[in-house]
Amino acid sequence: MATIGDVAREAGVARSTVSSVLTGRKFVQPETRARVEEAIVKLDYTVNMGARALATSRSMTLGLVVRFHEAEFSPALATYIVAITDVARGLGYRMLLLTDFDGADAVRTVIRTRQVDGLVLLSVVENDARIAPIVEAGFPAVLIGMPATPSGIDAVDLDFSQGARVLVDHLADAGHARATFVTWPAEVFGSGRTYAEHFRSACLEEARRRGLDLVVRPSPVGPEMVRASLRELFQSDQPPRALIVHNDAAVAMLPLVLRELGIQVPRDCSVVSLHSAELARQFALPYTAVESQPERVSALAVERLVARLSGEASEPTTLLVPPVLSERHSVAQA
Amino acid sequence: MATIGDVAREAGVARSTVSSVLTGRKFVQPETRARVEEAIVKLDYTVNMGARALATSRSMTLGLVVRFHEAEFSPALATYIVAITDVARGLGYRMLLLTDFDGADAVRTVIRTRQVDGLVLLSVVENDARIAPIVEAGFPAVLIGMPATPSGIDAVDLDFSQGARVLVDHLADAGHARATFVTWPAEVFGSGRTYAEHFRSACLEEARRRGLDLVVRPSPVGPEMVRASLRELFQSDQPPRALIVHNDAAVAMLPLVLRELGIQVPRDCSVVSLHSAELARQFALPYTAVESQPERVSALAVERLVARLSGEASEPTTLLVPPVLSERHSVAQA
DNA sequence: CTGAAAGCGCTTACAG
DNA sequence: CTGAAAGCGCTTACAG
Repeated sequence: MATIGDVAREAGVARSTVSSVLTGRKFVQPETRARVEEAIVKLDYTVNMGARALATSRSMTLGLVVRFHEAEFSPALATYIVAITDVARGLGYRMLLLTDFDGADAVRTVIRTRQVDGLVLLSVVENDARIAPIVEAGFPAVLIGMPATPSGIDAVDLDFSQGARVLVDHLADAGHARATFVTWPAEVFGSGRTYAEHFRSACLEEARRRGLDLVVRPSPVGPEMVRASLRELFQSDQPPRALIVHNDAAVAMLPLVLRELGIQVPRDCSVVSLHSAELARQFALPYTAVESQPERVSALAVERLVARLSGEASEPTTLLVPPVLSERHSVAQA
Repeated sequence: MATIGDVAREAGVARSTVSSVLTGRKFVQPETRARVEEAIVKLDYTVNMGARALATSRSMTLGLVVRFHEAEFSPALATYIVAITDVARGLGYRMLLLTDFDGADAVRTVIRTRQVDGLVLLSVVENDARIAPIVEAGFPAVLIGMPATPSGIDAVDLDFSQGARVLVDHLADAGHARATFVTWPAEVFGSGRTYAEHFRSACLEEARRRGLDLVVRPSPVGPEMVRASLRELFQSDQPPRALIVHNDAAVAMLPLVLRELGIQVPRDCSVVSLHSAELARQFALPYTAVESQPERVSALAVERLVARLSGEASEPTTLLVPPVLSERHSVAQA
């Protein structure tokens, strides 16, 4: 491997001159620069990032802390991981993957060893143990997902509250006066997933405001149970004429249950939902919906973190990605 | 951040002595070592990996090259990514994530810049463009998934051929004389996914050997189309009494189609399948099956790569993970 | 067994 | 505008 010294010799200049054209932080005579660039090409030289990191004490590497709990298997995870890595590369950063094997300790260690310039935390939950060591160390970081209380760290998430309002309004605008709200089971609310709570409260409040009579119906997540739950819902005396769904398992099962029961959307029942974009794709979900925006969320998060690393100071905030309603004509006039 | 010099001063020894206790490559008097370790704890010292990498020219970092094509969205991807990272950490390696943004060039660049000691390629397909630059450079690497022809690089994959035999035998042993083989659509066979081909040919051959009459039925992968295809299959004059499925979309839809049609497993029809472990979990699939083993495959791959990095020379080979049959009593005696 | 010195490949003041 | 020197934090022969 050619070093900066080889290039300098080849071009007949000092190593510092080569460094100047490499970093672009100093003006170099066009002619000298040309000679250097020629030498670089000739020797197939590429800068040794590790050496540069040592000299500058900036690794140009970001750490991505991934949680992976069997229980909450998420097919969306890979989408975020890849999107984050792509955006980071575009901004000149590499991504080091950190699995949350030993929780807060993993974060603490990576901060102390200075292997990365900043941290991206994926799948943040309420009272996330990974947050404390970051705050203590004052280390640059960004959260994807919202902690329960402002943590003093930038966070990025889909605007679930606004998403709820958009869906409620969509039904109300079509003249619906009552609807069933299929939400997550109690376990999910209890497990610190703040999006569940954000969506639910905004949903209920907006429904009240719009005079929409909302029946809340938590639905389990196992395939069999969710099917049974949905069947029961539609086979009751008063089957719903409109549905707001915020429960990936339920919305994935919905098309099949409705077909089993011969219920047509939107003729017999209107449906709106908020769910993950991956799910929508995997199941070709035919409902008007607000979908997660993994690429958008990832881009915003990484850009924010990099801005901080570049010294752009500002109050830590939570950036909410505005919901986009994908119209699929699953709502009829009441 | 404390440096090795700080530790040396604190312990009253030379920096090289500290280095010796750090690397463990030299014997140090127990008493001296104790002093050094004390100083390390006191100063909360951790080695700067970048500096060590520069001095040793080993980064102790592996690159993970992930392909991510919208079309072949795979919920299993994250499982592999996390498993690989965990195993690598256990062996003392960090993981740098490399998205396959610009294909072969990305691989070429990372090799030239020496950011990583070795490469793990995920989702390898037939004639994978990422392989050539690795072979050219003679760079240490391991493939997950099998290329069409031996590439001269270690590869690890589930033994799809053996999996096929296990499933065929399971049906044949139960006395079945004929079965329908639900396989992938032509697009998948055409797209270089060698596992499809390996499974199919082994399946056909073993069926011939066992005298099992096999009807091959490719099934599309979109939810609506796969449902229609399966319904059609079971509503024909001669509905199958036994099914071998190798098509994730089809096996995911199967429980619902069978329920719609009132067909009971195994009473009316026996079912065996080979599918991804994530799918089985997500849908709680109730069929006797061979499932992918992402953790096992990942561990084998990383261990193999690290062994090579440690200088263990041997012929590059393809390691096949033996299939495990999960018995779920979905096969009846014919 | 321990320590002084050189070197890994870069960047960055600082002179010239 | 260019170059010589020092330094980033380690490791590794090499003397002692």
